[in-house]
Amino acid sequence: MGKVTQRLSREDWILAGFRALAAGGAGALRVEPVSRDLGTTKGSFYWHFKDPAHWRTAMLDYWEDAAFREIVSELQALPKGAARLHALAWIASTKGHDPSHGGTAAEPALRDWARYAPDVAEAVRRVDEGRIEFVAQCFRDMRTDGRDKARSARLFYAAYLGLQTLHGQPDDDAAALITLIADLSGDGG
Amino acid sequence: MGKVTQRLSREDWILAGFRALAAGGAGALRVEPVSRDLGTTKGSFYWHFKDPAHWRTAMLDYWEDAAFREIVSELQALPKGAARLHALAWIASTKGHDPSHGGTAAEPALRDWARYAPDVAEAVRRVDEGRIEFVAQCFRDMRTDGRDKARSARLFYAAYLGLQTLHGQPDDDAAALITLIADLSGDGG
DNA sequence: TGATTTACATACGCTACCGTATGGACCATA
DNA sequence: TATGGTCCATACGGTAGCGTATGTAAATCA
Repeated sequence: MGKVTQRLSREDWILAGFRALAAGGAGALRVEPVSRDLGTTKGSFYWHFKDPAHWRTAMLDYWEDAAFREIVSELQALPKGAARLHALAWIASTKGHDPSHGGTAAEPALRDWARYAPDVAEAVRRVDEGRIEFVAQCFRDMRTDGRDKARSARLFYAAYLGLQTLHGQPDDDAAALITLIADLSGDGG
Repeated sequence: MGKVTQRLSREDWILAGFRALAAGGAGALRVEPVSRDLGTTKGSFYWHFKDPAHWRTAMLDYWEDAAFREIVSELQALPKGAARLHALAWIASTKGHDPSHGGTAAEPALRDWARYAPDVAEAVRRVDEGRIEFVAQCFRDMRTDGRDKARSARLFYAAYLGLQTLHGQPDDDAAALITLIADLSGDGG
């Protein structure tokens, strides 16, 4: 899996950071343990980064760029409206359980990290805002009337986040979200 | 506020633990820093607890007992069904922002802690299960038909958790949850 | 092939925290 | 007023991680 070369890139360190974050939380973002995990020493770390703070900032930039694009870009190939929301429901319910990519698997840990680090909180807030706006656009594209689309989007996204932390059966969660889409898009006052 | 006596109780240490948990996450559950926070030394700690592990176990027991009772006991004074759910929506949307009691404010941090500690995960799972069952009972008491009550309860609780992590305006969140109650309790398939 | 540059290894002093050992202040009871 | 128990302070050795300084192999270029 991955590299054969012994030399590490800056991105290798960032991805290793996400693995540590997912495995042990924000407290696991330490130089020497991650060095050992990468089979190297902190000499490598301090070559690529000035200090742990710059490392975390790089991780944050990386995540903020990926967290939004990664999900939304897949959906923009689909027709507007309900189809995208249905696809999102499936992605949401499966990706939370997928440990393949660091950034996605580490998202819950990153949310917790945000509680103690203001800059992390800002990044998370921007990503959430972007995603909610995307969902709101989906609801608007469905052209049903009588319900506040912004609030529906927010509620749908909250349910997505909540099901993610409950981490139950992916199929059940997706089905529940799809039911919710129907409820929220129906005109009801 | 609180004690005047210099002598600390076991519970004082547990509550201080929740404050540290809320302020700095699971990584902040260290003996000496919390000692300084309490204005004492670790000599006190090692008198009340054998080691940090026993401390954390005590915190966990304390939380598991309080996290369920604290919320549910308030609601059981109300009439069954929708009234309890409406009250829960308000409690949910306000208590997440209330830093008064350690246990409640530390819940997000405790959820993150659960991701790395299996025993914590078990306690959180039991609490969630109990709360969801309580919500399901509320839905059943409403005696509307045509919707899987267990799934509705789970979805409602997920939305509650999600809105908690989004931490927006309490009034808006409560209103959204109440709308959701109406949707989920209506017969629709 | 020699001279830089790149990317890392190693060694060092420093600090924070752990866990234990031990002493002592305070309070009760007799 | 001594005597035992309760609760805490302090001192100690040990470990883990930080950040810097410096050595060094491998790649790159002249």
